[in-house]
This record gives sequence, C-alpha cells and structure tokens, in this order.
Amino acid sequence: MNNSAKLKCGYCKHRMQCFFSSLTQEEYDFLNKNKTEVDYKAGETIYKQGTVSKYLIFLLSGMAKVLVEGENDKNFIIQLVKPFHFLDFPAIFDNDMLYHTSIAIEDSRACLIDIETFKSIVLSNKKNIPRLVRHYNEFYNRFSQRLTNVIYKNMEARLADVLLYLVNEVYYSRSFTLNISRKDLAELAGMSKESTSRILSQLKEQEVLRIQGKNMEVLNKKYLEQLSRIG
Amino acid sequence: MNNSAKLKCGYCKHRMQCFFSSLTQEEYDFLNKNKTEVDYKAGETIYKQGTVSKYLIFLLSGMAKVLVEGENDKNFIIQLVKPFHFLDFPAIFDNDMLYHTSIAIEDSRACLIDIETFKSIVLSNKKNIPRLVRHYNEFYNRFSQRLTNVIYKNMEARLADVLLYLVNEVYYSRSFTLNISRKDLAELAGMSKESTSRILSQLKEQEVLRIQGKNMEVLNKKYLEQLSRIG
DNA sequence: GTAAAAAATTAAGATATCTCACTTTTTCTT
DNA sequence: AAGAAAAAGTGAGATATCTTAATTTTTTAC
Repeated sequence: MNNSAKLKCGYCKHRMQCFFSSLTQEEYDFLNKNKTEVDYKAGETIYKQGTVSKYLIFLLSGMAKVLVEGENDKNFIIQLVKPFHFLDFPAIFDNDMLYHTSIAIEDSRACLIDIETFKSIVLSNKKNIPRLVRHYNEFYNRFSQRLTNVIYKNMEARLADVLLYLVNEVYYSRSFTLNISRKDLAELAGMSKESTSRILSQLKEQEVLRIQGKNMEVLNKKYLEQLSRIG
Repeated sequence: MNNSAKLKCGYCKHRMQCFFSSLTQEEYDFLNKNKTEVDYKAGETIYKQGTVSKYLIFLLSGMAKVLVEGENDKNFIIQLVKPFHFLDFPAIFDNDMLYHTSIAIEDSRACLIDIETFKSIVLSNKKNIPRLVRHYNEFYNRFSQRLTNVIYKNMEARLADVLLYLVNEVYYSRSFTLNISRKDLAELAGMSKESTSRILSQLKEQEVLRIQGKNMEVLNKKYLEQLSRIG
C-alpha cells in the first residue's frame, strides 16, 4: 500500500453520494487535514477483526469484502463494499474495535479518517446526527437480513439471494463479469464451495443462468426471486 | 394491557442503570410528559416485526424476548431483554420501522417513549450522542455474535452458549428456575426443540447439568465453556 | 508458450440435524 | 381432584449439507 495525491472532499464531485455530503467548509477543511489516503492491492487485507482502529475507513475506488473469519479458512462474507461507503464501522465512543475483517477484492483506494476528527465533526453540529443514526439503521437492517437468510433458507434460496444481490446492488445489471471467486460466492451464501458449484450448474442446466467462467447472465430473474422466497 | 401510576424518571432509583441516566431536570420533565406506561401479560405480543412504531419501548419490569418470526411457527430469538433496557430499537430518523417481534415472557411493564420526544432529547445536548452510539455498538456486537454462532457452531456448542448466556447474563447464577420454555431454548440456539431436549438429556447424563423441570443447575461450567469453543 | 499452481467442477460417501410419530410429564380448567 | 390440553422427551428414519477425492479448467510465473 502507498499514498498519492489526496482528494479535496469539499470539491469532490462524488460528494453527494457520500456520508459527508453536507458539511460546512470548515468541517471539510478539518476533515481534509486529518485523513490519509491509502492504496490496497487486490487480495490485500485492509484490517483484521478484533483489532482496535485509529480510523474510519471509507472506500474511494475499487471494491472490498467485509467478513467474519471462522476456523479452517471458513469465512462468512457480510457484504461487498463499493466506493463512497464505509467498510465495517469501528465501535466509536467505546473501544474503537473492529469486529470483522476486510479484504480488497480489486485494487482499491481508501480514505482513512481519524476517529477523533470524525467524532468531533459528528458532535459539532446536530444536523450530522440523523445521518449517523441512519447509517446504523442501515447496518442493523442489513445484518438482520443476513441472519434471517442463513437461519431460515436452504442452499438454493441463499444462492438465489446472492445472485440477486449481485444483480441489484453490486453490478446493477443482469449480465456481469464476476470480480469475486466461487469461494467468495459460497462465503456470501454461507455454504461450501462444492455445493455452490453444483447449484450453479443446475441453474445453468435449467437455463436460469448463462455461465462462462467469470461471465454470468441472469436469464430468468423471476425464477431466482421465487427461489429466494420458497427455496 | 392497562395503565397505572407512572414513574417519575427524574426521581427513579434505577435511573443510573438506565439509558436516561444523566438528563437535565428539564429533559426529565419533558420525557415524563411524553411517555406512557403499559402492562403486558406473559405471552402477550408487545410489537410485531415490520410495523412502524410511534414509540421507543423500554422495559421497566418483567422480561421479554425479541425474535425474528419465520414460517411454520419457526422463530429465532435474538435476545432476552431485562428491565432498564430497550426492546428492539426502531429505525429512528428514518422510517421508524421495527424489524423484529417482541413478546412478554413474564408479566411485564414497559415505558413507551414518544419517538419525536426521544429524538429531540438526543439532539438537544451533544452529551447524549455517545450514549446513543454506544447503544448501537452494543446492538451491533450482539448481533454479530449471534450470526457467528449460528454459522460456525454445531448444536452442542450453540446450546452451551445459550446456557452460558442464561448463567452469565440473565439469571446471574449457576442455578436458576427457567422462565422460558424448551421451545424458547431451542429458538435461542437456532435448532429444533427435539434436538434441544436430546442434548439437554445428554448433558444431564454427563453430569454437566442438574435438571428438574424448570429448575436447572450448571454443575460443570468449564465443560460448557469448552463445548462453546470446540463444539 | 509451457509448466506449475490455483481454482472450479463433479460424484459419492459421511454426517449433522430435522421431522414424524409416539410416550411421558407437566400445566391448566372446571 | 380428574380430565383435557399443552409441553417435554425419545427413537427411528428422512434429508440437507459437507467432506473427501479425483478430474478438469483457468490463471500465474518463468
């Protein structure tokens, strides 16, 4: 990982998509003074679960996965993170711990925001509070969703959910080139990579998917939506 | 459910254990004017997942369970809530939705705090923010823990976790009288009630537990802790 | 461009967990 | 206090999912 020219948040054209969409000029200046930008190569670990962080990490380009590390190289991926979103949020105003691991999927650039700076910006103006609380709501909602999926759904339904997630929230298209491995797909669905392969083959057979290596196209999205509901 | 005399938060002897431990006298007065106290009988539903709430619900006495409702009467209990803690938190500053269902386990009394009042108290003084954020951290941490348990652990380990939870965080004693059913135990561990019964019998056989109906005693806590780790 | 390494696929047997059906115990109702 | 209803316990067979191992395809490195 190495540094290079920093973006100036106050002038950033992506500002409106970002958590920091409506700060004052002083707040932007303060933020800029207390952030670092860092590059990560695909496969590189951004942070490890159980460590204390000095930063809030915000993705600027590329893509990363946030996961729970289990034993025997068995992980569970909670989400794929895209630019202008935070990776896992540390326990601010508490022990600043990070509860998950994050790994770059593509070559990525992240903005590391000093936690104390973030806290003082949040506290400086009460209009920032609803924004922060909505962030927690989203997080909570996503987590709740993931938990429900794993508990109640069978493999077919879980994999259908993953495919729909890719179409609707990651690639925004029914046809895409995967930047994650089959093992990652498996870890998103919370099952073994062998079961993932087998179900993908079935879906290909049934002409629900077209698959050629990393290229995929969802031919029958309705069917996936049905699978997601009834398994 | 029926009302009766309201507690005055500002004079409540339990104030220091409560979320609202350090408000100003005006804030307490404002809070008191905009809350309702309601009684629930054991088994009564306090709120349903997917509904919008006008209140934050804070438990004053008794006990409640917060759960995800699945199909065919198959639920997953996220936590048991004790007095002076919030039940599931609605998505404030957003759609005010509740994502889980809550049911009273014992006859209980809850304080229903008007959401707008809560929001204005939170925004009125920045010293309230860290308290709120810590609440979200706790929630997130607990959820993360639950997800990990369900994904990585086998039945023995999950049930051991539930028993340790009861000892360490619910009854604060190695011997206790259960106020929840075997089905609830199963729904805490995320498994069928038959499997729960079977494993409890095994643990009794191995003299890890003493069981007489609703009375239980953990005889070998070390063993449960070991089970929780290695399954 | 070829060899080596890594990733993906496939099939078969192993295992964990669930479901169903039945019995026993406990709780509730009158 | 008796009978009915609900909850808990038990065993056997069914099922979903994983694991292992062997094969094929893709990627990487020189």
